[in-house]
Amino acid sequence: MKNFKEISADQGEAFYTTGQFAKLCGVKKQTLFHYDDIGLFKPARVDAKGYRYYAPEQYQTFLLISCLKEAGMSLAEIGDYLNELNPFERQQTLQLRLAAIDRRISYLQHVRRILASTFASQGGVMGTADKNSDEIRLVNRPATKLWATKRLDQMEDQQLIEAVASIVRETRPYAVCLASEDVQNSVFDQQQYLLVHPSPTLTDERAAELGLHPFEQPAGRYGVTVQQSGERPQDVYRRLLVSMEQFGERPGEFFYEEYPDGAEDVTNAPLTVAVQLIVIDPFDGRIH
Amino acid sequence: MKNFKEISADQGEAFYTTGQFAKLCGVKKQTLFHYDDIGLFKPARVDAKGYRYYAPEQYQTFLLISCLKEAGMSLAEIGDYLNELNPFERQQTLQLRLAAIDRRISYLQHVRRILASTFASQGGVMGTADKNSDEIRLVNRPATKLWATKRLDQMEDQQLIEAVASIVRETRPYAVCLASEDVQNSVFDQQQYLLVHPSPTLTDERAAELGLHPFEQPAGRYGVTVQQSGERPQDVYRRLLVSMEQFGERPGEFFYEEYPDGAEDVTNAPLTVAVQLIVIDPFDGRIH
DNA sequence: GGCACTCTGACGCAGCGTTATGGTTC
DNA sequence: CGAACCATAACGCTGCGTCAGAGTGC
Repeated sequence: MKNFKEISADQGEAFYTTGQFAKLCGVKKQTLFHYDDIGLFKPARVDAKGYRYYAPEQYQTFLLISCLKEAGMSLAEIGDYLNELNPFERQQTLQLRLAAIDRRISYLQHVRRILASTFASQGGVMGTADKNSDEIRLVNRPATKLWATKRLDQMEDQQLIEAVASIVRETRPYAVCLASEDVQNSVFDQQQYLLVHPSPTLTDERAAELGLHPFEQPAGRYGVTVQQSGERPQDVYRRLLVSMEQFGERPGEFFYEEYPDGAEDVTNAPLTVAVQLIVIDPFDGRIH
Repeated sequence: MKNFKEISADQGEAFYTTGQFAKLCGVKKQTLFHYDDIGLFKPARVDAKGYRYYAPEQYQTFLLISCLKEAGMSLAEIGDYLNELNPFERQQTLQLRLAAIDRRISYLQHVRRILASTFASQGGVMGTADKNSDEIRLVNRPATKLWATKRLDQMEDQQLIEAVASIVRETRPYAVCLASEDVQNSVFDQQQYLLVHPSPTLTDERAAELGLHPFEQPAGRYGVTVQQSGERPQDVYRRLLVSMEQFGERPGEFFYEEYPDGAEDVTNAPLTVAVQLIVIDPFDGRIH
């Protein structure tokens, strides 16, 4: 840990030179020069010859600055934040920035899915998780209000492109759904609707403009399964179908290929298929 | 949906003008001009007067370009990728970029935690999830190999700053741990070690330089609970302690304040506390 | 004829990185 | 005395944004 020499100053305090402090912060000296030049972040002391000296506590400030920068603030805005005395204003800025970083993460996850599907469509095989999870999971889900596009198979090429583009711009796809009938007939590529989550920016009016109509994913018990390594998409569906048959369950109207947003393991975004399960009671034939 | 007029060309195909295509892609015209100038992305046709016309299928290419840009590639690198004929090279580039985007997401989640703790330390209250999860969850965990810093309470201020800084630079903190004894005595701020996950860049040698030593989080049953909205950190610990008492469980050596990396709900990163549970059998007094 | 569109060309901007040149410390 | 620091000044770079000025499409 003897990377940094200490320089004793008048009060016995230790200081870092520009190079040492830059190393501590993991940036180049020029960054510190620049921040000094624009008055954003100045060294604790400057000696007669112009040498800069940074105090250890200044690390916290620098860390905050670089975090705010990552959160999308310009250096000027960060300066304003640091000079802001009103604690309420500060809190509000932080909250806005937390929201911004969340949007950014969510957007990058979306971008990741697009790249992953490009990768897969070129024959790439993802190293999937395989966390002993080749079984289906049973999940109770509440009814979920979504928006659906028009039927994908009834759209012209150009219409499809414009619909997808507007969704990519203004919201994020959540899932595509396939008719249970198709899936049971081993047709796994007949996507019917593209589903998107409601969002504040997606007003009823805007949805109408985009040709979206309300869609409710019904409440109930769902079977969910995740693509395993080496598994083709159709295998995932077949596995789900087999499990359902074993347990005497019938699918609801649709199968959903979902894009989980908060993937537990960021390095993997395998195909996830969910389907509502309708159990037929073997005694009285009633549906649960 | 009548945002875009169609222009019929010789073969009856529809084309977009620069402005229309820019709107479709959610960017400014200048971006398309720029990409044309540098030869990255050219319109399908250019008429005699220099007017650009883009074909609908070009949307896919533009989408790929903007995704690769978000994944951290320069426009020149993206150009090289698009001109690459070797499919193996292309796949490799995509895989590298997927890894890069994963690192980026992980880093942003890390930045988010820092900003959230700044927010909290200034008295901010996060809107937490409250998914009926005020109970403790019981989780079986395997033994996990980690690295630990020296004891935080035995470090000088400056040493502490340098240790934290090096972890922020080179790896990511995973958790801090508190002695069970302290927690049981209602001392909730006596953090003992900072724990980090192993990573490829963190060799034994580098760990030694950073003053890290191996730490094994033992296998066993853990109680995990998540901060609720309006709850102070000490309340989270107290809630966990109460639950444990009710079930006759004793804590292991440490309580862990964990930073979950793949938060299910990105908008919330509440405090998560985990502790190994050691159950004393009421009949024979043995420990499970 | 008006209005919204298109083009090219030139310069501006943030946030540093780079290079050049020269002084300082150990 | 040399290596390894420190400084300032000036220009370069990416990925566009922003005019200005002039030509089209309907």
